[in-house]
Amino acid sequence: MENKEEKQLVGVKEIARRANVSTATVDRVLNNRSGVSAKTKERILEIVRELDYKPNIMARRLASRKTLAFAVLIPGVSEETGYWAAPLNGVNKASGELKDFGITVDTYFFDQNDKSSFIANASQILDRKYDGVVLAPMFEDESVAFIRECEASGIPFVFINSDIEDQHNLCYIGPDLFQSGYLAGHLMHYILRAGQKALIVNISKEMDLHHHLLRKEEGFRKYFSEKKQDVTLLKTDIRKTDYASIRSELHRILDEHQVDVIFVTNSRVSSVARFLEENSKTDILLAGYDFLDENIRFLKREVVDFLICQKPQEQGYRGVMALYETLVHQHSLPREQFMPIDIITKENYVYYQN
Amino acid sequence: MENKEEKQLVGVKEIARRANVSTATVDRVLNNRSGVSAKTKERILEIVRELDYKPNIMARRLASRKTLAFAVLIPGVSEETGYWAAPLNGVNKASGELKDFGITVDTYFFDQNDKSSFIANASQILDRKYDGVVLAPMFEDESVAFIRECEASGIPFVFINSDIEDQHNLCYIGPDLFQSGYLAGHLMHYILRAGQKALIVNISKEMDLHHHLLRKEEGFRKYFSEKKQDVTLLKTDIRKTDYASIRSELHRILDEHQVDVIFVTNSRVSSVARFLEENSKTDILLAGYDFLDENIRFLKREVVDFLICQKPQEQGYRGVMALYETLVHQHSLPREQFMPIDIITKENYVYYQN
DNA sequence: CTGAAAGCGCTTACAG
DNA sequence: CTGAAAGCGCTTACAG
Repeated sequence: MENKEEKQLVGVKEIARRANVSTATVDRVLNNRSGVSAKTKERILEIVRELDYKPNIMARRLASRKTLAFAVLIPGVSEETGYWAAPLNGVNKASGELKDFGITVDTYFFDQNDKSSFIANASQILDRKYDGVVLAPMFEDESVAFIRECEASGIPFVFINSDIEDQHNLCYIGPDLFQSGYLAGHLMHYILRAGQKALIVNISKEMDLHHHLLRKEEGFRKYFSEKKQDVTLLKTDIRKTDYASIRSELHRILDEHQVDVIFVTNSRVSSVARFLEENSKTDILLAGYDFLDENIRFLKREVVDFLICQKPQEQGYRGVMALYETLVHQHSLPREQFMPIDIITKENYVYYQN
Repeated sequence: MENKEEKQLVGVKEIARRANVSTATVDRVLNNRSGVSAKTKERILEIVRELDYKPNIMARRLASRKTLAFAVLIPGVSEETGYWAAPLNGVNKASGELKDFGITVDTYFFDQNDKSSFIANASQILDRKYDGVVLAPMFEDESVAFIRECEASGIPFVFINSDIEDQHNLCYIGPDLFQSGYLAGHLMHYILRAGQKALIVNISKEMDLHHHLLRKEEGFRKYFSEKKQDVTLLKTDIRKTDYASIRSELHRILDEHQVDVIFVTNSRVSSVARFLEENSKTDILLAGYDFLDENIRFLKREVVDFLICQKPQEQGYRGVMALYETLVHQHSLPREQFMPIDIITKENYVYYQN
């Protein structure tokens, strides 16, 4: 009872009463605005501590006419890949939740095959003076140029989906590429016997994106070099993404070698699945990345055995939320937030969230 | 610009102005309280629609001195199993987020091996007239008796972790047991060759809990009956949970049969792992359930190969949130919310969230 | 059935 | 450096 009453009273008013000042002054201290004598400030802070005062966040946002605007810069959904629909979803979800709190989120899309579209969007964002930015820094040089400008303007930014090291980003939210490749190695080793062959397939046009695939390949190789050296690892880099190119390369390599498992280092696994199906080679174990419709289709038909997925939706959601937590609640966040490495199979995909 | 200004104005005041009534009357309609003439009500509703008015949830909760209290009834963390620490975590997380919104959450713990403790806690909850209840309805009869009373008092309730069919629960949030067993079958079949043997191990004392294990076993069996009939499935029910009992039973069965994989249908997999390790049988593929410290320890040492986990923390979190969504936001929720079936390995456990 | 007034806990000009 | 007053958008008694 005592406790309850005490709780009721703890607010700026009570603090003001105890400190013998007005609520305006308490407010100044609480929000650490200037214009309060050191003595008064200390007195108030002391009372705050004593009372273990926690501001009512709702009253705060209600009263404050302040409004924040965030910008999100990510690839658009292309017909080539639906991947970015998921992060966008997450961004929209966060945006919906934050609307009531006076925060707006604008999204800008660039073309993964066109650096200039990244640059154009970035410069628009700079013009509009946002309070925070979430971006997928796929193009390294262009991204660095952009965030230099952000820093100059004091605009905080967070990276999602891919990272650039040693930058002043608030945090990175995305996959640990190496580790996911390593996991794929583990999953596949169960089926491989001595002397059998595994094929690694990297499919991508853009050099910047190709780097990512190589990290996964490294992880995959690492597993076998550590745990199972009696299998042969083959690899192919396919630098064109149309099906005809993929088909001819797979033909070439699979005619030459008897392969038992195939690891595709990105969402392009559906093209490989199509090839295997068309050529009645579905007995080959096939694994790849991402919860996309076309991939799930092949998973259902048991052409694809596993998909690895790293919560793309959550990356978008958390990216926006990271800005919110930092700017509104002054929380500090871990610099690196690696997503879980989820394994999707025919049996669990219906329940996958994200 | 136009738009913005319009947005600014939309509030109870503007609605009241347009409808030529006071804000109190608008409030009555908005919250569907009685005491408004049908005509006035319709007029106001019309304006609300026209303006696409959305109430400011923060102002609402600030002004309303109303406060809700939820009760959560789950097993306590015992030395036998740390499983319930996770749902409790989720409950606490939700509770923290909702505190600002004037919602308190009280948690009651019962003993999984003692039905009377369930009954005692349930009756306390009933006495205290909560606005909503989250419970793990492990003991079917006792749970049904309890929720009958809740219904009589008009208290909504949600089930987590296990379900009782055909009740008037708001929703069920938890695993699909059958499907997780089926998935385990899939994971293990990769390694099994014709003529090899898989052993299913069910370890539990309480009959009510044993049912759950049997559902998982059914799923597991189903996989093999559909996809791989050339392996032999052995099984054992161990109805004592101390290590000595488990050891002697495993000794018996493994001496008799040459087993290649073992599927433990709950978190007791660590006891089996201990046995395998002590008896140098770690070459047997071992899978079980739940992200618990003791299980992870064996996962790291590669004694356990896979753990299946169904986001226990999220079950607690969502259970509480389900009440909040329903009671505060009047959202309606899907009756069944199955958790994802996560596969935990040595490679991805560090990133597992939940 | 309806309204005027006060209040939720905080912030914002404005005045001194 | 400080305070009185008004206000954020809603709800709550109270009076009629």
